[in-house]
Amino acid sequence: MGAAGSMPSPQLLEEYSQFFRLLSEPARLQLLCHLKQGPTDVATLIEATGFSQSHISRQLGQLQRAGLVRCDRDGARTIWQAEGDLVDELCHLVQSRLKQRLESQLQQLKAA
Amino acid sequence: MGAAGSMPSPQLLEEYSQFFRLLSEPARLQLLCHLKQGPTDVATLIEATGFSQSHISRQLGQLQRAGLVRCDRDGARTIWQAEGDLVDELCHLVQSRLKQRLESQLQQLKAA
DNA sequence: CACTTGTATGACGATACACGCATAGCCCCA
DNA sequence: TGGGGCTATGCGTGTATCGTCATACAAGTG
Repeated sequence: MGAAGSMPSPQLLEEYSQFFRLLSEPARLQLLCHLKQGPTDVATLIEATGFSQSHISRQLGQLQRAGLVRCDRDGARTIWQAEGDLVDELCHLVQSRLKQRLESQLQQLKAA
Repeated sequence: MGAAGSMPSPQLLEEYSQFFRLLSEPARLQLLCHLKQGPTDVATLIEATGFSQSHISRQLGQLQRAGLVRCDRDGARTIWQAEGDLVDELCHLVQSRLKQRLESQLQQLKAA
């Protein structure tokens, strides 16, 4: 977002928000987490998450278009894997913030 | 999200996604950007964004509950300001990724 | 106390999207 | 080349959330 005086263009804001929207769904984060453990086929993802095949296919498609995930074909099967560490870094930052916020609230309660 | 072998709990995934959902709306990002420029009253935000007063009030409320924004009362008016640099850091990371991705696509085109 | 100004909230229509079901497409193998 | 498993997609439904209007609430001023 930059320093005072520089507003991002509406287009850029739109891109940011679209990206964050991808991560705003627990199902997609869950899939990303599973793929972080290593390349996985769809059957395993269905087993692990309980989601329908069609749902998983759609979510993986979205993640793929954003470049967060890639797939290699193994015969008829498709093997998916996470691509890059961006999501990890983002989640780490958010986690720090959540922790910091809870600790601050704890302090408030102690002081009261 | 951690290294291979550690899956975040569903609750944590839910918290992550809720946080990212906050940033998944251009209107809220826009408000955050304006508040980055410095403390601002609601009338100015209405002028700057064209949104209705009620909409702005709701969005600021959500951002406030997440601790991304705080307000001080100036008599009857309310002065809002951004709190913390988390969103800037997140956007910076995402922007790097977007750039990197576009450059990669450009390379693809050049090679073809 | 009325009145004006500024903010939060209930109600509501419109839209977006998560999910699942059914099915069409695709790829391998006999 | 036809059959069987795997994946993508059209469709329907339910739910959540945006964004507005109208209104209630709070706070300062004559």
